[in-house]
Amino acid sequence: MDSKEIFCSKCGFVVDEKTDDRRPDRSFGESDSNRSHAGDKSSLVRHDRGLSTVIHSVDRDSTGNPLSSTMKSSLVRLRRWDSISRVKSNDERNLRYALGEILKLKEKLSLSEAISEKAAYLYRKALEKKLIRGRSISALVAASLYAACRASETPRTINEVANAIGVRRKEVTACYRLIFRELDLKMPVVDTVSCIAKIASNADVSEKIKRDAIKILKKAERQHILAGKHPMGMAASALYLAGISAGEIKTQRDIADAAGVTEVTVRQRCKSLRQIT
DNA sequence: TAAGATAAGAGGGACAT
DNA sequence: ATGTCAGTCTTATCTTA
Repeated sequence: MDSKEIFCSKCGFVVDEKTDDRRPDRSFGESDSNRSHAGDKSSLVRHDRGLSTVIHSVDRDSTGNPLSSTMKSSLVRLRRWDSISRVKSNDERNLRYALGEILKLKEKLSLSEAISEKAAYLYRKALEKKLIRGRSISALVAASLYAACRASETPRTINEVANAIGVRRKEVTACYRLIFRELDLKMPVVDTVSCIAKIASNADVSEKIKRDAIKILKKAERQHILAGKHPMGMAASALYLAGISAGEIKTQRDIADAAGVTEVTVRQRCKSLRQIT
């Protein structure tokens, strides 16, 4: 379990990411042979990957002298072309909007930079494959972001993502399945242990119970009763049962709410878990 | 009041037609 | 393409302790 973020174990707020940019900065001065890192890191979240050239509007040349009138008029032409070509196709307009949405969601869900980059990458691929046709941008954004979370083993539910962007869950799941299939995504199996961590932080459960719950899940895994079940539901039930045997009672309601599933689901999973303990 | 039981319904995968 | 089937999860309601 190596999620790329450092977060508060109580509330899940992302404090920092483990992605430092430690490459040397611009180094023209001493040795011209090493120009490896001039300029900003190129980012997938910028629609032009942050590689655009800006034609400044001050009419001076690089040494600060005023320009001749012929140079001025050709600059005006250049600027016009530049502004026209910057956002030219529909796809780029689409991308610009989508990437903005990704950044908004990243803030709302306190996700790491690495994840928004991944989501942006997925969205680009989806766009290339013409998968947006007939679907809303928002739904595809949500799906990309959710996929990025899954890929990074950062537990966020489809519901959370869908609510944050205001799209019906149904559409997000449909888009997620679509990009999953079309882009040949490989997802790591959902780690029930990290589900435990998330629920525990939501429901304020002690360390001991967390450990007990993990033991229960390991046992269940060996007996293959986890397959096909909602991982959050399984984790919630394990936590609930662990709480009971340790005397620290949490109600089904509390646990179910913390896990984002219903009490009934918790009860169903409890039935199968009780059979193996 | 919490926990358990039960029923109806939604949404999607597998498989056949 | 469309329909059916088994299985899962949700919502709602009722009963039990």
